[in-house]
Amino acid sequence: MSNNQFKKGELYSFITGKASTAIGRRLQKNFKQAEVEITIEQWSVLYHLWKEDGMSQQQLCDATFRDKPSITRLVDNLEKLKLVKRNASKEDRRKNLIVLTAEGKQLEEHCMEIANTTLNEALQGVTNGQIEIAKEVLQMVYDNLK
Amino acid sequence: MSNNQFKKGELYSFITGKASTAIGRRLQKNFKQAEVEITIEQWSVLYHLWKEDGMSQQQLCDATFRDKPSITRLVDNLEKLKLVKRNASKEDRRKNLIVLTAEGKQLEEHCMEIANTTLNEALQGVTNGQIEIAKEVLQMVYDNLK
DNA sequence: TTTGTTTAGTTGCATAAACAACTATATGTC
DNA sequence: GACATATAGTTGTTTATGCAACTAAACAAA
Repeated sequence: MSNNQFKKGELYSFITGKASTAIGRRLQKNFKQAEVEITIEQWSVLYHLWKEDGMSQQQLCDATFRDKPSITRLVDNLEKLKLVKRNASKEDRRKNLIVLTAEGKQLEEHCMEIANTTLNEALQGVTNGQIEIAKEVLQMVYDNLK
Repeated sequence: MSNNQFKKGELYSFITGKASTAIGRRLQKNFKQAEVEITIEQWSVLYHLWKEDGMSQQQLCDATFRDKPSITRLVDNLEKLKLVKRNASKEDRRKNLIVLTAEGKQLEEHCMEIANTTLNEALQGVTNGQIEIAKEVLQMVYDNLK
């Protein structure tokens, strides 16, 4: 099965994901402009903790599509910034439960606003129908490779 | 203008580009399996040199959406692997022209095969029409943020 | 020719990713 | 209980990114 719908050059940008790279950079820039001093990778961890506080590191791995060492170090850095704390689980002493500090909780509203703004900037002129299809395609790609 | 078409969680994966991350990882895995010992970032530079040999580093920056330090170091590593060589330009002594070695040229066919295979794996079950729209959306996102 | 500005590339630093090797705890089986 | 195995997390190494500061060459204006 040949993908003749992919001309040279298009293959490249589809594989390297220039659009999502651009969104990530813009989000980082918008954080900086708003004097929110976190990286987009740190944001991606906080994002899931805001939805469900006290996740284990393994759960954060699954949620953020990262491996364990990556999460170990992201949590290290978030701890240094005093945005989260590692709490040893009482049921299972292997587990660290990652909980937000007051400071970490406080960031949520502002950050989510910036993320939504960024997405609106990215999607200007794109119709809801197009977005629906793009989301479907990206989900199928992800499922195909899982 | 609010993007109510993005529910929580979808926003996250759109911004973080989990699909393109997955494609990149699969490409890397497929390179490794085929005993092609390069990173996908190195591949992304070679890809453009295969299309046009002798590009300057600045041209590679534009083609790959990377900044100058990134290209400096990618070219450093490609030189170590003896896949490319820096040639000082005679017209403009500030410029390095990056040229493929015999070994670098030789990789093209095999690598492009692997890249195409990877893309076919990723796009299984996705129709040409859907791909067209997804490409359009990603291009619009990129243009909006450029 | 001198001076200022732009362009091309490099270096230093902090953060992050992928992989392998490791420790410690939990669990399943005999 | 003893042993093997699976799970949770950490550490070391290499590669890569983004930003700021830098050098060197080219160009433009006076």
